[in-house]
Amino acid sequence: MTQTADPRARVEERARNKFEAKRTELAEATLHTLAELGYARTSLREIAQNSEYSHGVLHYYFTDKLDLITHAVRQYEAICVTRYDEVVASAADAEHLFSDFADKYFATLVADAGIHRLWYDLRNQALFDGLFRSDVLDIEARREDMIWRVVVRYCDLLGTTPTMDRASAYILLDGIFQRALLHHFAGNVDEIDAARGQLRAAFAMLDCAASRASAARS
Amino acid sequence: MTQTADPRARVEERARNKFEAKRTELAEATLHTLAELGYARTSLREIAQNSEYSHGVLHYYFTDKLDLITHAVRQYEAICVTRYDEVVASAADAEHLFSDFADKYFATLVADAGIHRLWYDLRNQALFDGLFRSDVLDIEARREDMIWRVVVRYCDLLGTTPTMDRASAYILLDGIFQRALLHHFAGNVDEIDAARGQLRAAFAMLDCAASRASAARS
DNA sequence: GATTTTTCTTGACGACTGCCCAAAGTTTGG
DNA sequence: CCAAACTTTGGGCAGTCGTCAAGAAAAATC
Repeated sequence: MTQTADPRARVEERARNKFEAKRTELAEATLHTLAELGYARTSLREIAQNSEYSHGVLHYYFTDKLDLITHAVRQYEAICVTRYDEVVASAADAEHLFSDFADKYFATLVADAGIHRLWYDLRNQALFDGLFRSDVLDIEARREDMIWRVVVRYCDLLGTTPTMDRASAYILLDGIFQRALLHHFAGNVDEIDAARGQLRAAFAMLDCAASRASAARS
Repeated sequence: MTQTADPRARVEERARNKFEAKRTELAEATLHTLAELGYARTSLREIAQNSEYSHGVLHYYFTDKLDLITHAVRQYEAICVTRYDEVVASAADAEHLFSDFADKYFATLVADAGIHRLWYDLRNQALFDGLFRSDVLDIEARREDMIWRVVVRYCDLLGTTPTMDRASAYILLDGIFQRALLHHFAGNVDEIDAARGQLRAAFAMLDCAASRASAARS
């Protein structure tokens, strides 16, 4: 199937794959560095130190610092926009969906705190740069989709439909996350507990009209 | 009243006032530069170029770059946490409060776009630095208060009480603003229109339980 | 196993950074 | 009007930055 008759072409493709593999490896180190230091303080030499190569190699695989970081950002996209898909797929009822979602939500808040602050940092850079802007808007839309899948499934299991629009739902759930992340780095554990309550309240608000209707019925 | 008998003390105070005045002047230039370039690309020489002095003067009035930026951030606080107070004070009924609020909201989105992205940039730096963290958390709390005054007054004029907690209300309204700001810089005018709808929906959600109750009553 | 090609290291470059300081300019007090 | 104090300038310092290129090392090819 994937086999090519021309051996020249096979060699070329293998070389290209190897090249691509090295690029992703270096992009991985870039993400690691960005998550640690933030965009403002991330230098190529620092990135190289987080890999097993010297700083010169970065210009062998990438034309630019911008090229490198753009590649890293695109790579980040893959891991960040499917985080809750399994939770959505395996939830039996609304209450379990919520609790599974909340568990994952606060687990990744702590476990992947570095990469999350990187995302918010990059999204913020888009306010100034215009370089990543289209990438950021694209990722933002995919994140919104991801959250929307959770919301729709949640309301589905409740037998209702969401009254909040996609954007507002994402803004609220992501905003709670962003604030909790700040308090996480500030060492404010009680504020993270507060975020649990906010998340619970947010889910109660998703089908606000439905509870209104059921209240009217009773 | 404010007059002092000792002329020595008067001279000293006048000198101190002059010194303070120059500090705020330079902090003003700093804010301007930060709003233009973002935290990552703001240098002391660039700040000085936005003032009418040379770069050396900055070290005469401030011990550090950190000292300067901290002072600028604190100065920003004053203008950012009272923006809607007049709207709250002068609103006759809930509908006017909302429309006045929305007008100011979208007006400052465009007019003060630079300073707003600066705020988000600084808040984000707090995820990495720890230097501004306490300042950022303080300003964030004051902004939450500002929004909460609007929310409470709005519900007050409706004869209800808010069901959303302070934090969630701020997160939602500020999140809508932040996203609209991004789309503003991206030149996406239709998305800003969408934000108007989101803001309207958010206000409808503030006293969700109240409308639930009124629905039950009918 | 030799040669060509690919991969990686190392050091240099010009530009920029925060910070410091001597000297010049300006204002103030006597 | 002079001297002292305050203010401002602009260049220098040590360091870091992105970028580049020459050459060593490794791998692939024949």
